[in-house]
Amino acid sequence: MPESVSKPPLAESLHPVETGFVRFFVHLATTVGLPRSVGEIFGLLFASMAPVSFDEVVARLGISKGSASQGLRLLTQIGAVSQVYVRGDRRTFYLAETRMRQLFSKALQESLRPHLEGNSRHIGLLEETIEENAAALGPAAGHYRSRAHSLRVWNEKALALLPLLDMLSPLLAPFLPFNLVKSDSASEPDSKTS
Amino acid sequence: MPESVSKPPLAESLHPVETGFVRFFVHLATTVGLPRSVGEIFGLLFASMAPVSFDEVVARLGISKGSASQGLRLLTQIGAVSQVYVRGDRRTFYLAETRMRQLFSKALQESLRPHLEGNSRHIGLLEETIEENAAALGPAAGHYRSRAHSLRVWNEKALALLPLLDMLSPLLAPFLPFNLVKSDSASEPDSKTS
DNA sequence: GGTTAAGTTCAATCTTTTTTGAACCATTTG
DNA sequence: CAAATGGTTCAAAAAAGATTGAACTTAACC
Repeated sequence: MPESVSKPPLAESLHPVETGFVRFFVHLATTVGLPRSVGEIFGLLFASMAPVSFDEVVARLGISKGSASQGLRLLTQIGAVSQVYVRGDRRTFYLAETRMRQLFSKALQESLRPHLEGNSRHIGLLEETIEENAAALGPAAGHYRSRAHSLRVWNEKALALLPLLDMLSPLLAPFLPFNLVKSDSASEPDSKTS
Repeated sequence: MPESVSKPPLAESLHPVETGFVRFFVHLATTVGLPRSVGEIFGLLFASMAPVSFDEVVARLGISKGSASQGLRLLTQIGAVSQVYVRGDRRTFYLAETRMRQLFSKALQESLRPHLEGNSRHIGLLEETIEENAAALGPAAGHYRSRAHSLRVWNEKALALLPLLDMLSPLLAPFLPFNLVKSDSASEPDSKTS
């Protein structure tokens, strides 16, 4: 077998500088409520000059294939990394998204908005409950209405603010509010490059 | 013993309407990465017309004194509730902060800023590591420098943005980014009312 | 001062989330 | 087609986080 397809050097462990990047993103990930492994992976990709293959992620970070697979999927879903297909190599390579405004903007749309919409339904139910019990509640009904109403107002302001935030995203960058991506809905899971 | 000090009615369980509020805040709390019990407590207080005592929180929600104590402390620290001292009653009462801009603003200052400052130190270390290894790194050094630099830039923009966000807070209201309050630093732990 | 009530602390327990690893599926290669 | 490679899935193990409850502290009351 001619050793034609040059497997990259595949250093078995991390350079101190890489470790530094990984550390940074692990810290960020955990403060943001994401699994540590996701931070590790993103750190490695972010530090890397060239796209990194699945098996390299596993080997360099010393994490299981399972973690790597799930972590890379999550990062891909939220648009933090993209897949790069390299001609002549069967493996998939991954590349960190470094234009953070895109990252941020996508997170905003796909994570925040659904939450806020969820809230809105929630508040609707609450308001119904109040009305159902309004008679029995007597004067308290007014109080409850007003509290529920203020929830609604906040929520709607936040919702209205989303597009604005989106414009500001270049500034708000490198941290994302809360646990992203609970839901799903298929989107195009690919982006190609040679 | 004369039943002089009128313990409030102390309904043992929650009215459906209260349950609705509690549900809402439990949902919010968990999506934001806060313990469920904290959501329950805040929901109860938010729904209540009058300040609520510690033991009432315990009894109405059916949680342990430990949880109630810790939850109320957290909520107090982040400024989401304030303590109310009622003359003639030995117990401490708690009142939900309903002016959300204050809540938000405080969270911003006390939770976000420390994180960002932590990041900044972190990036400093990273940059040092890069310089220490610059020679050995050769041309890669430039690449690492530039990646680290972009981290720094994002972080500084975010930091610079804090005051601005603070002004916008009336809009950004009812959700707080990430796990609040890891650190401490004594602040005035009281606010009084009769 | 002694008793009681209010509230806090913290180790042990319960719950939830992450990670692992082995079994599996899908492609490619010879 | 069989063997090998790349990668995913998912049940079980491990780790992290939340909750409880009992012991403890502090202050009030008589």
